[in-house]
Amino acid sequence: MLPAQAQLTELRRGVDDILVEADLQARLAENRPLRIKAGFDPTAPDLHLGHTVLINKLRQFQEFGHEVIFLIGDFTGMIGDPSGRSATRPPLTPDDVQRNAETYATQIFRILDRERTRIEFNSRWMGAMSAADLIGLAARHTVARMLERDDFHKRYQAGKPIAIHEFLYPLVQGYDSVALHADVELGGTDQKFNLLVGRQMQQAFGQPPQIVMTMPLLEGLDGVNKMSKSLGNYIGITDPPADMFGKVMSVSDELMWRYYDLLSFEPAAAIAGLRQEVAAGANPRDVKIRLALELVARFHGGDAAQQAREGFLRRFADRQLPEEIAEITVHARDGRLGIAYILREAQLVTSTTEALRMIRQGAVKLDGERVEDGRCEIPAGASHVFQVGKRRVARITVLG
RNA sequence: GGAGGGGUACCCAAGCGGCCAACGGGGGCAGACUGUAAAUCUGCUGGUUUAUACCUUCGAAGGUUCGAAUCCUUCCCCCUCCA
Repeated sequence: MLPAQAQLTELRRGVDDILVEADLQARLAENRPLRIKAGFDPTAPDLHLGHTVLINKLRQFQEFGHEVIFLIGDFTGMIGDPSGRSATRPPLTPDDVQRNAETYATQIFRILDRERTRIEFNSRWMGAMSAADLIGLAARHTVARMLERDDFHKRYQAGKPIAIHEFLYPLVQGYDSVALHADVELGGTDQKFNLLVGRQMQQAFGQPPQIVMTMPLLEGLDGVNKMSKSLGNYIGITDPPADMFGKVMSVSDELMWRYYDLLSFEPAAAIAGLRQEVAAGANPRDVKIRLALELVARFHGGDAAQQAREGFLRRFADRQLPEEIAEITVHARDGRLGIAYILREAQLVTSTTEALRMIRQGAVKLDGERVEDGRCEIPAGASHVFQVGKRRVARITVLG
């Protein structure tokens, strides 16, 4: 294994915080494979680039010979939702959890080394815990300390509800570290509190406390909120190449640099060079294309990345139609069909009202010609390319 | 258990008998512009084939009224303080 100091230098890159760094160095110096824990919510099996910030770091640990424990929080998932924000989310069934876990596995092994990864479920030990055991766990923490957690504190101050079971999640997560004898736990910066509870729990159970490593949260496409599926501002790692490319391109020029810092594998010096070029007048679009290429290639290969690039330029820089256009058929009434109906049937809009609105706004094109008249009708048998805005396109055939 | 405050469209938030399909902001969509699905500006943002119209919507169900998001009753949910 590499000397502890050399490992530490690399591991520090891109990290938000290490608690406690001296402990990590000492642990690395033991010169044995460490158990690196990272927990995942079983409800969201579609990983996005925000998750990969952390997964990339896990991979780095593996490259140094350590073991990654990919922990799926199925026990907590089966109880219900921890965030309080979407309290109505239905609890997952064991079947759901199993299916999600498999989806996770296929996704994370695009990045992680299968040989050095262990997938665990916390129901294995939590499911066996008695009510008395759970209360025993709860006795190791106080309400005041729970309220130190930022989101609890804010919600409490703001008069927003906090359900009691939400207090149990940090405890359960902390106990997971005990059950797994974790040496290091990774999480987002928003997880810092929970990760620290893990240290405390381990000490309460006579184990040396894990080292906590927090990774920055990646902002979503809006540049404001963190990337999350529920906000719809994410780039999924299974997104098709064209989508992934386009989404990267839709990021603001400013946010692009954040993505470079957290997602690119390019050396820090190279990124600094790009910044200088843009400051000197280079087109940020080209720098963004470079990032989009790197990321699409990572998940889909270099050829797909090049194709996505060409498709994007043709479509948005040259304003051409995409290479592949969805083929849709709709049925005429009385030998014809009004355009608003056609657009709705083809699901280019959600209602005829929206269709009329789009036409009024000049967003609808028929074979490249702007449609002015909302009443225009297409005879049965005809086939045309319809566009709504720049991104919705379909070749629609009207059947008799 | 007691007292008070509150539940409005995707989110936040006004409205408190008719001028309300409901101010404003965010988000989203569209148009213009452009070096990009960047930035900026403008418009739109329940539904019904385009409608000074009709239908559905302001926690739920009833009621008062010519007329209710707005008043009354009951119920459900949330918050605060006291115990």
